[in-house]
Amino acid sequence: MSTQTALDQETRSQGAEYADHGALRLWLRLLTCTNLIENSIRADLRARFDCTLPRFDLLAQLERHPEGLKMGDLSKRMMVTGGNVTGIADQLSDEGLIVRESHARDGRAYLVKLTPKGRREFARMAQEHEGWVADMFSGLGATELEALQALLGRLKTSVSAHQSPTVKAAA
Amino acid sequence: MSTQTALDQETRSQGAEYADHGALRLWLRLLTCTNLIENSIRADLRARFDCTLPRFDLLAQLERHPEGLKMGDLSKRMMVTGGNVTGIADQLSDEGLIVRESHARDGRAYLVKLTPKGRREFARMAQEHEGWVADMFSGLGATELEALQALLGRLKTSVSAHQSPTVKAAA
DNA sequence: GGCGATTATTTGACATCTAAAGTAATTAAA
DNA sequence: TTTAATTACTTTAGATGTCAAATAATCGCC
Repeated sequence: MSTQTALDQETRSQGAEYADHGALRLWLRLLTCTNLIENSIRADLRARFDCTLPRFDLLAQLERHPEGLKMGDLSKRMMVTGGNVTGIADQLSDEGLIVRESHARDGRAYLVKLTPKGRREFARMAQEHEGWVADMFSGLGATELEALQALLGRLKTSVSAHQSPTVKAAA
Repeated sequence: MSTQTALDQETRSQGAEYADHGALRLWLRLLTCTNLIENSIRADLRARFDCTLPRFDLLAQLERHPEGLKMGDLSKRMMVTGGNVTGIADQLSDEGLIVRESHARDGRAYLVKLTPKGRREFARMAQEHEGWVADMFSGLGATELEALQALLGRLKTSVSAHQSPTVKAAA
């Protein structure tokens, strides 16, 4: 995080014509917030647990689904490509944090699950992680949190509905 | 985008205890929105212009700053490490879209600028890009856009103020 | 002027990510 | 049934990203 400083999208786009439109300005601010939080969590995970964000994310998905998830499920939930999941799962598997069990009904798929060790390891990180997030959001009151949650819900709906033709065609 | 489908963070975390806290749930939703939009733009840029997102982002920064930016400025504004910027700038430079001019007052730094070709290339993409974004946000009204902009502004402030000790120490 | 500390950038090693092609198992339909 | 299409996953190649160390120029201070 050597270059991580306070100058960001907002600061940079004052008086710029290209960014001078509502949706675009909003998108840049959304991106700024996400990047700030993501980079902060990434640094904390590394410093405190020598763990990376995608690894933490994969473990978190499995923690929420003790029944196990297929590789494709992980890919959708983590919103990354399948090939990417393969690589990360390989590592976690080598380290004994997850296992790939053969799927009962489908010979093509696995069921990926946390091992006891994986569950312990994740639990150790999850609590602190939640604290970091709570801290970063602590400048907002309960009302604001709810309002933001609702608006982002509406945004999610809008985005899903208005995927561009190109993207829709690919799906 | 072979695995890009509609299942996301919200859908996935129903009834989960780990995600059952306000700030965390909000963070997951924020991340979902950003990922959806980012992946959509990435796919569109590739399909329409055979361009990647970081390259577009770098060009956009320069477009907003015709006076030129130092490598370190680009790093801060794009919120990625310096080494990363070096690589992307090398490519764009090879393709004649940007130039590195030696800095008048500081022998260590460059001033990176768009070439005429780079400016043309970016302009070609920027207009469509803004359309995609406007489309994705079109489900929200003007009032909602403003409310979201304001709340994200408050969030940005909160995050910047409450950076975790680990991250602060690194800065 | 000289010298240590800082700053700007690059480099190198490696992790993460995409896109596209490849493999293998399932499904469906003739 | 057997054949085509689909689905689940992996592999490959290459772009993007981090982090830490190296290089080189500037700054601050005596």
